[in-house]
Amino acid sequence: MENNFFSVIDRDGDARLGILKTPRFCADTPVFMPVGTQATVKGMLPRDVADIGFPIILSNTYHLYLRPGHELIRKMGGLHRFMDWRRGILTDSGGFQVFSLKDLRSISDEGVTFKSHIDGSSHFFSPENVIMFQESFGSDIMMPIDECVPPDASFSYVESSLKRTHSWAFRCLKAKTTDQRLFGIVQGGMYGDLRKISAETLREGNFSGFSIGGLSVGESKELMYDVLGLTTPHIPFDKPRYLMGVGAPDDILEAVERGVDMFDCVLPTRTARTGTFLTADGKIVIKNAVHKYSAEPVEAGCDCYTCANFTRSYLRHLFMVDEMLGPQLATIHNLAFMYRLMKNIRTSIEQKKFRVFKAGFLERYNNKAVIKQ
RNA sequence: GGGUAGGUGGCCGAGUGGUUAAUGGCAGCAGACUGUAAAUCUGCCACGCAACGCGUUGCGGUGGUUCGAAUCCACCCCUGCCCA
Repeated sequence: MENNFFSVIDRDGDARLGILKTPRFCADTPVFMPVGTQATVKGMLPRDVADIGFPIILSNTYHLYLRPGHELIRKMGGLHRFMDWRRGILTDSGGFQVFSLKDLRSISDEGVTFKSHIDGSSHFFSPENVIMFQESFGSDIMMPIDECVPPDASFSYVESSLKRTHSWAFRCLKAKTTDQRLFGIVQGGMYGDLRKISAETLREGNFSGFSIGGLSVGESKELMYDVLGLTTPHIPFDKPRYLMGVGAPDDILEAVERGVDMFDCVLPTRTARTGTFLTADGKIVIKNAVHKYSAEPVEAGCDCYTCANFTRSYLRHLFMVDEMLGPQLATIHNLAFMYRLMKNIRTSIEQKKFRVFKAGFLERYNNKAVIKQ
């Protein structure tokens, strides 16, 4: 079953152009996957997400397990049908919640015990049941449960955590009963040696792809790029590489340059909800007073519904009066921006001009143009 | 005209002798957000300045009591409600 899932079709340096294919979707890579944690990309109709062009989105096992429950989703015909998203879905396992809800969980070799952030009730996540939950969802790509360690974790802690994460990954592989794809997750904290060990250990398993976890968790960007650069060379060339939770446009460019194929991040959707628009000239905080009388679109030349129809002045107004259309229109734009970024990245790789594109993009993105009134 | 309640920083509204340039909330200004406990969180918000400190003015007005008043007293001005 591995033959058609992923293929690298072109390269420019270490940057790769590829195709990721399952019966449900076909994605050109590098690809960005919007995040829909609770079976919805917040504020977006599935139709709008599809219209922008995204072939695959992310959802989350921990959150869907708590509400509405994997049994319910299974009975409702699976996650795709439940949320009316017919393209690809990658589900995270709850590994990130091992990190983000660290005060509400405890880890043992057997698995992770969570106290629900909703009602305090106790729940146990094991490699086996996390696969079972994701099989109930019917997600196209599943993640194993893993421990995402904080950036300041010691070498010895990460070393022992890594062994557990690896054993969990192989137990997930064993527990799998469907042809849904399962990735291995490379961890190793900020230690290059451990990253290498992690990748080399996991490549022994029959994983469909490799996630890179535990980055962008509070470390500096430079460190993240360094660690990433010490990781990707050890991941099999012919398997997709997914940098979990990243990222910002500059991070994505740096990661693509280091051979990453897949990304997801809440940044475009979350910042949209708080009034920050991503543009080629950097971020725009729409509530800033300079936009009060601006009849300009958020981003000139953007073909998204928001930019095609609304002025900065109007968008600012929506945010000032706290109307829900504001976050919705902002999310549409930010996702369209991310989609366009990825498309441009792919084109530049195809034309063997990735580095030129990257340099040009970053120069413009980081040197905020004077905001036009 | 009589009675009564009240006048606090852009607005609402705490505070009724001393950690008070004055709690809160709203509005305003700015910032953050990276496998989503986020339509959330943080900072600023009298005026002036050589400004992480100093100075000035300050709780309707004017006087007064007091070591010290937004807080107590006197008079005045204004507003709401009730009765004529």
